[in-house]
Amino acid sequence: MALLIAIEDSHLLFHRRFSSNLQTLDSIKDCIFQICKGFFYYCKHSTTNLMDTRICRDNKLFAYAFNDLIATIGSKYQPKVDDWPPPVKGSKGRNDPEVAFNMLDCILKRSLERLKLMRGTMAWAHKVGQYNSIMKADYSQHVNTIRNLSLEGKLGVALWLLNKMIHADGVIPDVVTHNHLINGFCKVGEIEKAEWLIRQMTYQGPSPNCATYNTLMKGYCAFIDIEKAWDLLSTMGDNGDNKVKPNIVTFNIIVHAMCKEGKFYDEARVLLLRLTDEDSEKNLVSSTILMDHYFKNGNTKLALRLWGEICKRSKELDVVAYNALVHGCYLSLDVLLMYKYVIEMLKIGLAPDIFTYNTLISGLCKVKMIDDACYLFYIVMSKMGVYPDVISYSILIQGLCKVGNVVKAHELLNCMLERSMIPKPLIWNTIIHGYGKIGDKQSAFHVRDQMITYGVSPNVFTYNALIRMLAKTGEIYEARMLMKEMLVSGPLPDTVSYNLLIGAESEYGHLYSAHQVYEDMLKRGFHPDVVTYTQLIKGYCIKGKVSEAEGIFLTLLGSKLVIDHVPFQILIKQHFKMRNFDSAYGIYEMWERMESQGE
DNA sequence: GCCTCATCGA
Repeated sequence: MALLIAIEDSHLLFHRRFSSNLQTLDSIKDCIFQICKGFFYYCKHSTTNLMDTRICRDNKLFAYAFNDLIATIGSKYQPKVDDWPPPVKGSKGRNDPEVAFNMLDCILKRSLERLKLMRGTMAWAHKVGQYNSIMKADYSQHVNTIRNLSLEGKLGVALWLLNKMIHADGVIPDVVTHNHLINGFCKVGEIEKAEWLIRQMTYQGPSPNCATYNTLMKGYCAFIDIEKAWDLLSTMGDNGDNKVKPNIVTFNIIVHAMCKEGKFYDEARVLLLRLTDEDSEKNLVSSTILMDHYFKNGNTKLALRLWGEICKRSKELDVVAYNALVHGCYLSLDVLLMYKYVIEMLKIGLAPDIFTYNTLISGLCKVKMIDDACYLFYIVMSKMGVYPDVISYSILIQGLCKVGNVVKAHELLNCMLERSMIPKPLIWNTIIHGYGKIGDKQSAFHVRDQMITYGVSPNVFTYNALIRMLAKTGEIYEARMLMKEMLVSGPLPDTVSYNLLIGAESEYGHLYSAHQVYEDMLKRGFHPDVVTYTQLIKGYCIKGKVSEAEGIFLTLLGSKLVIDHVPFQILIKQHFKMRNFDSAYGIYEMWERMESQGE
């Protein structure tokens, strides 16, 4: 326990120093070292079998990981490291140093990645500080600036700088810089600008390369259609002197787009399989696309078989492939299998990332294992140096609401807001709905007001959640007022809003009002559905007006709507209540006839 | 070097 706290402390210290921007490189290295050391001791001395591993082959990897660590951190710590005791022989994996080091490696890699990112950010901030003297900056600085601006989506400035370089300085940036800009435009859907830039490239250089066309192709798939991407495939580089040959990435883009659209042409499958056979090492991506496609279409068996093949032929698997696999297990709600593969990742030294954790947490929430989900969210993620993002919070909030713990969900929402994460209306609505379900009207409206304060506009789902709550508590006047508010200032109600209000009016015997709402609905061009009619039928039945109810029922039968068992059930019940057994049987027969027709 | 695969969802 003390060790765990020590790890946590050094970890926290690391992040505090990290975020203060005042730290020296050595102090960061020291922190990383302390965290790794702490983690190693934890794995080694832990009495529980953390990884459930039975592998304890030899100490080579141990030494390798060590050297790796030292090489990265610096020789300064060599003597300290030498003091560490050797791994226990014959420990049968209980405190497996290999596993410990794979995990340690994960943490280290991640920390170093962050360090790199921070350095980049600091360098960039430095550049901005000298913005006034940018005119004096040399070619490589300009080019770096264009790349950074493109990555940040500041495309206007990036394009300005590119044009300035070409026209004022008389130098033409290289193809990679151009590609960065094209990528920026394609990501936000400004395809014409990307096309224009490529035309300019073919005209004045540098010649577009395969990555240029691949980028444009992805833009076509995302914002236009696959056909356009196919066209590009056949005309790639036709304008220039040298025709550009498509590569594996090109095909992956197209195949992926087809999978996403739900189309999977035979030719694509054949193409992909052929590519996968030809160069197995490079085509982990292709296989991942294919496996993901199988999983998403419910073909779990085929997907798992493919995974087996991937494992056999790929020397190195990546996090994305595992994430697709874990998501596949998520789709079949197999939590145990999800855990199994995540542990496998750790064993081979792949650090689960935010995608992995979000998928895991989501799966746990879906099967209502909310405590496990919280444990991952609060304890494991921060220990592994992966921090929850908007999606992690959203998943857990929805999970908590699902099991009725709306108070904790609201607390979590407040945590998000403190961290300047403003979730989409969906999350606010989930909490409002949660409060509505337990009848906490005050809190529901409080959250509604809170969302407005944070600049998130309530949508039709927000209003529906509130109307549902008011209908349940019988506060029909307030529900009507909300409907009025929607009609006056938006968002416009939908069929569900009308159904909720009609249902409430019917439930409390306000048949006239219910009918008025129904008329209003028709007048404004909203389409009633089977629920609308069922609510009206129910209203008439409650009042004992069965013939009027049957009138509505006939209207329902005359419509082209697909009818479920509910209106039949209501009418049969009512007839029984009034001892009209023949009529009840008549309706029952009608229902049976309809059921058999449906088959 | 730049371009390919993965997460939540009323």
